[in-house]
Amino acid sequence: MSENVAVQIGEIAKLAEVSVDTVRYYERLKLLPTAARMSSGYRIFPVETVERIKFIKHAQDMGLTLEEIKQLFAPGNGENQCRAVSELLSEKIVHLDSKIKQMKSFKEILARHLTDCKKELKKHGKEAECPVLVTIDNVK
Amino acid sequence: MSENVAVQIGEIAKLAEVSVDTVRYYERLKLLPTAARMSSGYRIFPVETVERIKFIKHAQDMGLTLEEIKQLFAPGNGENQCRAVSELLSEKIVHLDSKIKQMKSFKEILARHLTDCKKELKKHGKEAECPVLVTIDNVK
DNA sequence: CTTGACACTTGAGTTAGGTCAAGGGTGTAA
DNA sequence: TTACACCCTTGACCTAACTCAAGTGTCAAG
Repeated sequence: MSENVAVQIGEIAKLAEVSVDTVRYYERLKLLPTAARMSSGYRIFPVETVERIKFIKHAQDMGLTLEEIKQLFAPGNGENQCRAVSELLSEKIVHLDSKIKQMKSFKEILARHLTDCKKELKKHGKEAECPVLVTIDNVK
Repeated sequence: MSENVAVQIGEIAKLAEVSVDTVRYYERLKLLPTAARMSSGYRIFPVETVERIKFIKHAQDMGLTLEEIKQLFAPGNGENQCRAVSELLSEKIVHLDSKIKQMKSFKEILARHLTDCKKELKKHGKEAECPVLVTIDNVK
């Protein structure tokens, strides 16, 4: 049914925008299924590997470690996988959610500092003693 | 005016919930102003240092590196600090904002997987072939 | 005046997540 | 048949952010 396209490591790396070293590294860590080999010993990957790597990179950007990402792929091996995946996902979602909230409030803090800063700038021009430094940096 | 309370490193560490090693490390990296010393050579810090360390930890949780955090404290030393701080802050805010958006959409992705997963679970019970693994992990 | 908790320094070790180098095969095109 | 780009492995190296170990000094309590 599917095209079943297979590709060498260099191509995979290029498409996924990572280095070949990284691909091999991920394979070692079992983040990718062990690649098949040609008679020469060259690895061959299904093209879908590209999507997988992109997913990994994306998840990593979201603050997940490779170890956590690995668990998303290979939970409670054996029976009952679906339940294990569900649990992991719920957990991650909750975690992401609280992270998002934290980021918002931190953004507010920075934004408040920014306003103070601009106000001072308007009042005193470039020689202004920055009020942000006075607040954050009140440790003489 | 202020109480001007000074504290040893162990106390600072306890209050800020980090190790003494971490405090010394931060001092070395200039994330904290160089501590004063008692005649014995022991460091003494103003109590406000605790807040500073907590700010650092918070910022770090938000994905800033120590190097970036340091810049927040000590931008363009000399003239025109206020302007430099403003710029840095705006930049960080924009960055945080896009990160927040990314996290939201990633959360959606995970949530969608979760729904699929639960649906399958309802249909086929524990022996279900997890559809998430089939999607994410479509790399046979 | 000794014991125990705490402090100091220097320098090495650790973990995560890669990245690079050496030394060597493979495959295709001129 | 040689040139060149690509692949292989092993193992060392790198950065960030700590963390630990060794050897030594300080100080308050008993």
